[in-house]
Formats: sequence, C-alpha cells, structure tokens
Amino acid sequence: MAVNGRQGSRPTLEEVAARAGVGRGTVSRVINGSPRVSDRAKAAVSRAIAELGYVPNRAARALAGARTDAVALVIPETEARLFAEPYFLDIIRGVSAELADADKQLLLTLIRSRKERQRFEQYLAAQRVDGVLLVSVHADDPLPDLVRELDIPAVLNGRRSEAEPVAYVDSDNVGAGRSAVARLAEGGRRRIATITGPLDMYVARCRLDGYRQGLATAGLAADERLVAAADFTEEGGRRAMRELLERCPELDAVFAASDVMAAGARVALREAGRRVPDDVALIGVDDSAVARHMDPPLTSVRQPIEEMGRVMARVLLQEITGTTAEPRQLVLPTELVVRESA
Amino acid sequence: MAVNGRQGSRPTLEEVAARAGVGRGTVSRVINGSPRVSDRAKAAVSRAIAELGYVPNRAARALAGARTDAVALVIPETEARLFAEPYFLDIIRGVSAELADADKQLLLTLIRSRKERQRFEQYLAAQRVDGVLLVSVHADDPLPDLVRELDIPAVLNGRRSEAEPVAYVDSDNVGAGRSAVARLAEGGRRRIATITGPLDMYVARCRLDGYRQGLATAGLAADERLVAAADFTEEGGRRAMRELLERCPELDAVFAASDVMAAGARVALREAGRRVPDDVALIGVDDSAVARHMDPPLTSVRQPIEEMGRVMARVLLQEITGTTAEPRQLVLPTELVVRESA
DNA sequence: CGCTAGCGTGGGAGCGCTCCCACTACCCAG
DNA sequence: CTGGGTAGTGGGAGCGCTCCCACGCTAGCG
Repeated sequence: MAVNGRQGSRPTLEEVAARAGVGRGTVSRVINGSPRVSDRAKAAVSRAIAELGYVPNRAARALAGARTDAVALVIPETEARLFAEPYFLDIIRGVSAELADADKQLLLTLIRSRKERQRFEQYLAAQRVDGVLLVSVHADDPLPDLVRELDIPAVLNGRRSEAEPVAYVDSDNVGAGRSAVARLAEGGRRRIATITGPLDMYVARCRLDGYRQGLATAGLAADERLVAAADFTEEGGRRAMRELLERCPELDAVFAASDVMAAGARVALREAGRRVPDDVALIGVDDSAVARHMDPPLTSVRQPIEEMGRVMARVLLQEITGTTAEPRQLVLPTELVVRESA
Repeated sequence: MAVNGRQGSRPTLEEVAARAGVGRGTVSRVINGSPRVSDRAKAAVSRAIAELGYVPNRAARALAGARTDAVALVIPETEARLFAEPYFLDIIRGVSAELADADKQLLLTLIRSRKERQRFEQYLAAQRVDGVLLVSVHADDPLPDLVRELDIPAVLNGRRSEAEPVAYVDSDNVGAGRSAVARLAEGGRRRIATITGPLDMYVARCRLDGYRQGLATAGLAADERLVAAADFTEEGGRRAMRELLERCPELDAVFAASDVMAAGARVALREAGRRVPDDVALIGVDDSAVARHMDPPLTSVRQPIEEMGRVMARVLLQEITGTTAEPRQLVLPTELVVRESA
C-alpha cells in the first residue's frame, strides 16, 4: 500500500480521477463494480487507487448513497445473562465473519434498559443501519414489528411463533428434544422428566414439544408431573429439579432445555443423593463449556451456533440487496453429543 | 415522539430551522449544546425537534464534522479462543454500557486472519472511527503503534510491557499471583507450582512475577522446576500439569494463571490420582463459570472485567475529546474468591 | 457621544461521495 | 449514406450536516 503524499489527509475520489486521467463518475463506477466501464479505464483507475492508497470515505458514501454499509446486531441484555454466555460470542463470531467478507460494519447493540431500547428505536428510525439482526426474541417483543414497519431488513435468531413473518434462522429445537428423549429411552429410562425454558419463548415451547414427541415415539406416556418450567438459569434449573424430585421421586432421567439449567439440576440431584447417570440420566442443550466441565461430563444437544450467525448475516445481506437466493426462513439441524451423563 | 408528516423520509435540520423560525446554524448549535444560544431560540428549536421527531443524520454529521461518533472494539480472534470466553462478553458489556451513555456507536471487529487485519488497518487509515479499544495485545503486536502513528485515540486492555506508552486499563496481575500464593502458603502448602500463560504476553509474565513475589513473602524458595509455561488453553494446562508432576511429584499446590488452564490441570491431577485439595491445592484466575462448575469448585482470583470495559471506554472518550481528567493508565485491583479447591 | 467589544444569529461554502443526465463515439440495420 | 441505437464517459447537482464569516444589536468604555 502506497503512502499518500499530503500528510494526514486521505486522497479523495477526485484525486484518483485526476491521476487516472478520467472523470469522477468513472472512478465511482470502477469502485462499485459497474459493468459499464472499459477495461482500459478500469486498469488506469485501479492503478491510481493502488498508488494513492485510496480508501473511499464511508460517511460521504452513506450520505450520497442513502445506505450505511453497517448492520446492527441487537442483543437484549436481560437474555445475555440467561443463556449460556458463550452462545452470544459464537453468534457474534459467525456474524462477524460473514459481514467482514461483505465489507459491512458490525454495530453491536446491547439493550439493557427501557431507555436504551428507545435510543435504539431512534437509531432505526434515523436509518443509521442497512439491516438488523435480532437475537433471542420473546413472543411479545415489539422490536421485530417495529423493524418491519420501518421497512428495515431484519433477520431473527429464533422465531416468536410458528407463523413468524420476519426472516429468521433457528435451530431444530423440536428435534433437539426428540433426540434427547430418544437417547434416554434407548438407555432404558422410563420416567423421563423435563426442565423447560420460559414458555413465553418459542424456543422453549419447541424443546418441550420435542420432548413430548420423543416420549410418544418411544411409546412412553406423557405425565404432566414430569414437566417443570424454569427460566434458563442455573438457579431456576435447581429449583425445578427439586420440584420434580418431590412430585415424582421415581424419575430416572431428565432432559433440561439448556446446559446451564442442567448444571442447576445436577446440584439438586447431588443434594438429593442421586447419582448421575446411575440413578438419573441427564441431558442438556447447547453443548457449552459448562457441559464439558460437569461431573460427570454432560451429554448435550449441540446447536450450530456460529453457523447460525453466519447464515443470519448471509440472509440479511440478501434481504438488503434484494437478492433472494437463499430461503428467508431456515431451521438448522442439531446433533446429540454423547458424554457420560446419559 | 411525534411522527413526521411526509412518510418515509426523515426531517432535516433545515426543516427544523424553518419550523422554529431560526437559521440552520442556530439549530446546529442547540443540538451540539453550544452555549452561544439564547434561551428563547433554544426553546423554540427544542420544541420543533420534538414535534418533527427529528434525529440528526449521522453520515452527514460525520462528513461535515470529520468525526464519526463510532468507536471500534478490536478482538484478535486467536485470543478469543484462548481466554475464558466470557471474558470478552464482559468487556463488551462494560464498553457498551459506557458508550451508550455517550451516544457513541460500538463497532465490533474480530480479527482472525492476516487479511482481516489489513482490512482493519485500512479502516483506521480511512478515519472511520474516532477511537479504538484493543483487547489482549501481545508484546509484539504492531497495532497499537500503528494506531499511534495515525494519531487515533486508543486504549488497550492490558499492556505490552511495563513501559507501555499507549493508554491502557489493566488489572493487577502481579497482585493476583501474590494473593493466590499467599492463600496457598497460609494453607500450609510448601511446594507451590505455577502454570503460566504464554510468556510473550505481559499479563502472563506479571502473574508469574506475582507468584514469585508471593513465594518470597511466604519465605519459600523459588524452584524453576515448579514453573511450567502453557498458553491459556485447557489442553495446555493439562500438559503443563503432567510435566510438573513428573518433574516434581512432591508438589502440593498449583497456581494456574487462568481458570481454563486450572481445569486442564484438574484433569491431569485426577489422572495421576491426586485429590484436590487434599493432595494438591489449586487456584485459578478469572473467576469464570468454569471455576464455579469444577469439582471441587475452584478458588480463583477475580478480575473486574466488566469494570475494565467501562473504564476503558471512559478513558477513550476522554482521549477523544481531549479532556484528561482520568489518568490514562490504570490498574484495577483483583480479589481472591475462595471456594473448595484451596 | 462615538467607538469598540462581544453576544446571538443567518447563511454560504464546503465535506466526498452517488446519481443521473447529457454527450461523444461508434456500430449496425435499413 | 443516414438514422437510431448503445457502450463509455464527464461532470452537475445534490445528500444533510458543521464550520466559520459577517452581520446587527446591545452594552460599556473613554
């Protein structure tokens, strides 16, 4: 990369044009990959750009072009604590990788208060981003609708209901529940309980559905006493497990809808003197670090988190450009990772 | 917030000026909090802004004002895997909170390849951010120097050496090592080993120094056979522990410079049939989720990660505005969190 | 009572792009 | 040989701000 002559100030498109002996329009066309440029001009411009070390000014571009080359990734802070935290980091990783390739900026927005939420809504209204990625939306979250109203391209991670109108990338949560229960049933377990996430989240309902389908497939009767709702936290998992043990002491397996809740359940089981997996088999969801470090290591249903991030970004980019090669609503498969707890 | 009449397009500063019956300049002054505005004008403008639901256009502002209201948080991806991952999330949390209050955008940049690094350097050169936050810099990292050369305000998380010229926020890594060893010595341990991070990172050298100082304070002799270098990974921790056990089977305590390495060490200890803490006491650093979930739960030195993020952002904002109320180089205290492993 | 000093103000001149219109050159069909 | 394309191009007109100069006005000074 060549250094520009005049110290400090960056070369402008105009200077590139002068050096290449062409007009501003031509330079702009080359930069934006327009086909209507002769090879000769293209070569001259490319050379001038290289020589000057020219980099387009984003602000000017955004102002003139009415687009920002930036995408917001929105994470409601309340959730950040609930989910196994590495989840978000993996999402970010995937999103970041995909956006970098498209030369888009990643604007990270953590929303932790009503005030910050309003500020973000203003952001959106001010058209400061080309698109929005929303993570972990609750069924009653108004943000996706706001985004639709403003006609800003958006992709959700997870959906709010079966009939989600907004584009989304989700993992196969029903399948997750099903495969966990299948594993437990194959291991000879007959009294399989579940600890669910907050049931106002579709993801939690799906995993519960999967659990029920799994039971049906295995020819086991559903028993509502074996279902305890929690909130994706460790403490919630512990409480739910205690409850289950009280209601149904003869249970011999638990499907927890997250690793973190499984960790909580593990504690409650130990307190109750139950051995894992001998007395009670345990399966979680996420395949997080917590799972690997539990004692015994936790069997868990892995979701392709980073991949979800990637795909979200890809779908969003297509929504922005208007291309619709990829379907707008995707469900990615999950995979059972067997360890020692089940 | 009022809805603007003409659907779709946002009101401009000019329209606000017209409605308030003042000139463009005055509106601009009000928005930017200039003192040179009469109360009457200020009131009229504020009302017009509210009525129109006006939000300034960031691109125009950036173009005209030669500043972007955006700050980049740079995370080298190779590191992201090494450190206990929640570390970064906590940093992000702190940074995000502080920036939100200042109405600055947070641009997250993960750098995972040479190509992406170059792209980021171009970014910097193109003045696309007002300042840069750099996380987990190695001693030989050229990025901080590049940033200085370009005269872009920057704050590091951690420093590259004792004589770091760039502004930084670090935690008291020497103190971390010292307090861990003090705890071990007080518990009657006499053969205290350490597993270090990569010694090209100042943070790792500091923790090692702290370890040595701790030994001296406790009146214990240093023994190089009790020092094993690793790389902040679990696998590295395991290998280092095996090595230590081989070199010095009579050791009775280990200070691992990260929880993740402590987890690796734990595995190696179990393989060797050593009980924790009965045979060997173990202390880590980070106080991460891993520590809480180990068996037995790991005693660990907590660093105030989110707080570091906050402070970094605050210092950077001051560097940008030129205010220098807060010192530019800060070391935050650490704290021993005692659990069952030591 | 004139003269300066400052405050509050309006608005011109850009910032560096993209969009788009107009223009040239050239081609081919009629 | 002419008319109507079409590919390639130059450059004007903004995009919505901030900066800053110049203006009117009031107040205080000698």
